[in-house]
Amino acid sequence: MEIRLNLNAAPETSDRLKKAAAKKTAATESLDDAWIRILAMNNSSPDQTRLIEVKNGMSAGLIGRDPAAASKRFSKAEALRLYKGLAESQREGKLADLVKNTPANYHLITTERQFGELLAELKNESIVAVDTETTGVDVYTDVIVGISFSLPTIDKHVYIPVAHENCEQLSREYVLEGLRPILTDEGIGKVFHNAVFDIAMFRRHGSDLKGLAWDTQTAMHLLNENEAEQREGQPKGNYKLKYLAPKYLGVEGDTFDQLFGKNAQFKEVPLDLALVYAAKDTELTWRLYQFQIHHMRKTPTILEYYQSVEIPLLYVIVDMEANGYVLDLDFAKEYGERLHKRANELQAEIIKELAPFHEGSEPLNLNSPPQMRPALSVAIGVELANMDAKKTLKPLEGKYEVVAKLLEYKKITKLSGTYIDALPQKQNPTTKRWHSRYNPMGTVTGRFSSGKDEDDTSGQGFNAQNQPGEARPMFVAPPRKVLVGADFKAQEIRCVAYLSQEPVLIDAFLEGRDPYASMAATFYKRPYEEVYKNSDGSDTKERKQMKVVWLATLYGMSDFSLADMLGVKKPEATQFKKDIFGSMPKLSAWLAENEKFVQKHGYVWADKQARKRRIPDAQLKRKQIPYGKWNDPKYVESRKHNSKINRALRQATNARVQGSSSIQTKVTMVKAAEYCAKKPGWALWGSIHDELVFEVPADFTKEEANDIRDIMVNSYRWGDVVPNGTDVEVMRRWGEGMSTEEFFDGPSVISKTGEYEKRVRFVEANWQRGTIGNEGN
DNA sequence: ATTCTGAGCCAC
DNA sequence: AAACGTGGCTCAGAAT
Repeated sequence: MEIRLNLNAAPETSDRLKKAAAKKTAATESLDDAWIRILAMNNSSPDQTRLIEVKNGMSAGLIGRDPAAASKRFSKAEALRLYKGLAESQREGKLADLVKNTPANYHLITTERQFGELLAELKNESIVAVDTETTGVDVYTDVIVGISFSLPTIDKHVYIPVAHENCEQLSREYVLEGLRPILTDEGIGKVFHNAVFDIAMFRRHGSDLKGLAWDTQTAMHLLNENEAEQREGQPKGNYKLKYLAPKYLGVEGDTFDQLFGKNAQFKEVPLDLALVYAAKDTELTWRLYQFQIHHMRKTPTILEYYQSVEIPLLYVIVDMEANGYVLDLDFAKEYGERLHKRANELQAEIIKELAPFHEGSEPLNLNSPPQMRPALSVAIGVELANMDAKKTLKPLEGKYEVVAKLLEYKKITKLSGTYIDALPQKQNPTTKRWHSRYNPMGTVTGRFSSGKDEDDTSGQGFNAQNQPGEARPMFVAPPRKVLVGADFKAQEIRCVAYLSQEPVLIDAFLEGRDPYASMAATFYKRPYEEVYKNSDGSDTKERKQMKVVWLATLYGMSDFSLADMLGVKKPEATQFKKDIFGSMPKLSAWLAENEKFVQKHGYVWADKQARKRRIPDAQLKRKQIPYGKWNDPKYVESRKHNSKINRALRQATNARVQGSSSIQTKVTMVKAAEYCAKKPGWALWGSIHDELVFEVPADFTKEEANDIRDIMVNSYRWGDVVPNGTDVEVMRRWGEGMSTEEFFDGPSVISKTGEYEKRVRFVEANWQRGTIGNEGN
């Protein structure tokens, strides 16, 4: 109390007094008083947790102060230093406990006799849980260090170390050779948690795994696509076994990092400890499988879909990822240099113009919106709300040259930073190819996501599904091969036509009219042919716009935003929507029905009830906001609450369409992969939502091109009425294609020396060309 | 020095 | 009054 009062005294007096007080405290303050003082400080919440743990550890006698420091006042810093030691001793205690309490049915397999017994037992099982321990997550470079199995009929859980350090064990070659008949036996089902990883690891060592029966990770996504967001305060991606086990099995789980430290290698873990950890993994996987199949059986449509589509799809993903991509590094280098040169020019010009308006000691950073917004606002005399290129800057580019330059700069730096410069760095050292990751349950609706592996630190992963048109030409077919791209023409609208049974849409598809062009003709009051395609065969501006408008409308866009997008006033947009949707009453009724359903049930179905999308927010009760009070801060929470409901209602229709379309794509991928497996040199190359890309020998035939077309339009049909459509094109570089007709019959291809030879030479010429401009789209 | 978050922007 | 669904990556700036 005295000290506080004195703080208001003159500075030098205050300082002296503080020092004196501190000295006094150091001499007299008890540890309890020190803790009261420290815990009352303004600590961050993780610090506070740690401090309390240290306090408890000290009173329990687990840890004590360093004698050398005992004469000094006990500080927060010292307490936090003690935490490190405490955590370490706790971890060691935990590990010792784990080993001491190893269940009697956990067995380490390190001798030929034990292994022989295990093989005999495995042959008697109809389904087992399997897991691999490895040196890392690069399935093309890392290696297996151990394998665990759970054998349910005899309740036995084993770990077979094959490459641990400093211990007696069987060799990897010996073990994998012995396991081969088991691993490749279709009749012995295998359950994994994240099967794609383990299958790829087995393949890396020459074992082609068969009999995949269940993947507890993908199944969990199907049972609850909201799992991640339901764990409050936890990061996204909580489909790890260690998170699921406590929630659904009531079993404590420790993550690898927690037990062994962040950069630990499993091969360094002593075998007694490795056994408890690894065997527990398969035991938990097995128990989670039983829990999941029990629940999924209650909805047979989902179970049937999971087993017939999602399970076989996992093999397809392993193959597709392993096939990988070839990049034209010379092209990337040259293109990258061009972009850099231009970016530097623009940067110099923009800085010269804006620097006088930049306040701050650091040089102006063009990539920093907080720096750029004020500087640019002053420079052009327009107060900018943000630096959004599309909404804010684009409308100003005609009036202010500096804005146009900035837009070009942003586009170029994004392109080179994210794609043209970045991708060449991601070559796999082992395969020399580029491998993306595809997550078949990466989205809540069922679409694939793509990117890096969750645990990957190598930086080799990349999103294969958002490559811009300018970056795609970097991706090339391997020598003597071509890429064949096949898309689902208007996939989502056909899906809507089927789900809603709207005759106007169905008729348009039956008569082969393009729905976007039809809408464009209506809106712009121009002939259908004129708005369908440009004379060079490219999409017209009008049709592209209608495509955006249609999709946006499907996603629940307001009339206000629609007007904005069309560049018209709101009443016009309202009328337009009325014209379009008013002429399709069945579609309108279907949209309304989706909203009603989700409000009643809290979820919606994808096609054939194969998948649910749970949207519980739709069941919230709307809060009343009195007329004219919208901006009243008192109603902020009510506004947020109601917009959650609005969002849920928009999601209902979208989830049905996106979910059903993703099922069509996945089923088609499985069929396509079956076809590729029969054709030497064929592979599935990529999947981008409504498009499949194949890698095929350049001498593939017209008949085979027709087979691809057939796979696309007949693998998954929207009922008996709505036809599917596809465009198939042949490419040397991704994004630079020609139709199959042109490829097989076009004048530049036909030759006196024979069709095949000429065609190969044609693609070789294209390969050499390297002139791909493809600026903008 | 590393990790997290938001803005922004790429894809369908 | 607000106002478009599903993703992933990069950068800047802040937090730890």
